[in-house]
Amino acid sequence: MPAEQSVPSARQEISPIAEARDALREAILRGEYLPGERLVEAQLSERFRASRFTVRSALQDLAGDGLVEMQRNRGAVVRKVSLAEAVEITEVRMVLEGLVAARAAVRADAAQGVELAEIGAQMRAAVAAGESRRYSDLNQRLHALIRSIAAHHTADDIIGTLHAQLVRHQFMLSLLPGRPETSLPQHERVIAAILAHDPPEAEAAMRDHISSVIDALRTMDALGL
Amino acid sequence: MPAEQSVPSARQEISPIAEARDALREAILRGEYLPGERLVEAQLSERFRASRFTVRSALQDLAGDGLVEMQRNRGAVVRKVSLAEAVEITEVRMVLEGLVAARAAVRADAAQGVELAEIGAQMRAAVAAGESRRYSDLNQRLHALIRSIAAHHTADDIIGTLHAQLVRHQFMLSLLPGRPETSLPQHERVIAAILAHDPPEAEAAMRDHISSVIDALRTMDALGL
DNA sequence: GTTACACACATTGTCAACAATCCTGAAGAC
DNA sequence: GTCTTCAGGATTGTTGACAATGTGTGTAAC
Repeated sequence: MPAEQSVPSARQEISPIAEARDALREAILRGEYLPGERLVEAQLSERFRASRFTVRSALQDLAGDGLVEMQRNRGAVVRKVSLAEAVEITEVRMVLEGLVAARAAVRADAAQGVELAEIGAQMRAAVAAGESRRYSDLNQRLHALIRSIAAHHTADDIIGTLHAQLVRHQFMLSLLPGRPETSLPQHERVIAAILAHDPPEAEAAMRDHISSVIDALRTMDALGL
Repeated sequence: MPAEQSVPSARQEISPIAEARDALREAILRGEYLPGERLVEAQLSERFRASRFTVRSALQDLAGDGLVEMQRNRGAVVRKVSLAEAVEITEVRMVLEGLVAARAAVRADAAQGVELAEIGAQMRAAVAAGESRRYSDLNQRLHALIRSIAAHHTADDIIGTLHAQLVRHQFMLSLLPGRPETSLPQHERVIAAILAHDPPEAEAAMRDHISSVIDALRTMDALGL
């Protein structure tokens, strides 16, 4: 009798639409589609070997994340983020990461403290060696670690969504000369505050840090990048 | 040649899916569907006179807003928000509304100042008269006015989304005895800071206020509501 | 009486075709 | 030469049907 031979080796429960959504998001984030570029459903359908229905659902999801814009009867385009919007987004990130840093200062245990200190040391080394790419990676790891320590699911989600909207700006920022030298002491102050279990200081330090990111964004725009 | 963009502001036809989404959101917010309740696509399709595809898209949107949860092959249910989640959400609202209040303190003009003062006076009158329902309405109007003064689109959007996830809690909160008396001076402090164009004080006052909302949430939960 | 299995029903997931809409470019009038 | 008008093509919006999956129920074995 037919029992259960219909289950192939791979028991993947990921839906095609989630797959297409992630693939498309990656493509946008990696810069294959530039801001303002039209995303034609038929083309994407071909590109990702998915039906147009699937592509459409994926686009709707990404529109919810603010990565693309959908206009009725006019299709989807990669969202263009103006300087003003980038500043707004970073302002929101500033207060959210401040909240998260404060909470990390409350929750951090010994092992996590060691990890934080290690990243701090590596950052200092990277700046000394002038390895800006490596510093940029460490920067991401530091912020991610702090969020994971804080375990604030709601804030974490929103920060992630906002971050995705700014990948392009963020990437260019890391190329701005002198950026690592500016932010290193700020990062060290955040780490010190968390290690000292001082929530208000951790929040203030993090806000200071991201506030300087906003300055850098404005600088970058003034330079015409 | 001027780089003007043609923006046909008023001629935007609403799509069926947006219509269905808003109708369904209203229904959930009004309590017609309770947390944990299943949202069967065919039923909703009948209820809102929309195709199943339309209903499905609307559900996806609402899932993005955190109002419903969709499980693969198991359909959608109204999302149940635990106390811990409600606290997290309100914490995020706290820092965001703090940001918005600070910005309102920078931007408020004379006319808006008058409007703020008026709402403050009406709040005081409502508390004196024991009209808690009226106070609750004024509360919403005050926060909305502050956000409109700040004109911080990014923060405004997120606050709106978060607020929708907590309507049920928010509603019960307003019934908590003694709540208006507690929050009235907090509201007055926020208003005064904005009128004085004092951003740090406005942010601190707003955070204080919402922090007390978190306390009230915990109280409510302890009382078994 | 309890457990395990298989079948039927209910519900969601996906697809391809059709209808509605918008943009492009050329032709004609002034 | 410039503006308006009007097809033609391309793209999106919507619908209904069909396939895949999950859930509940009834029956038989222990």
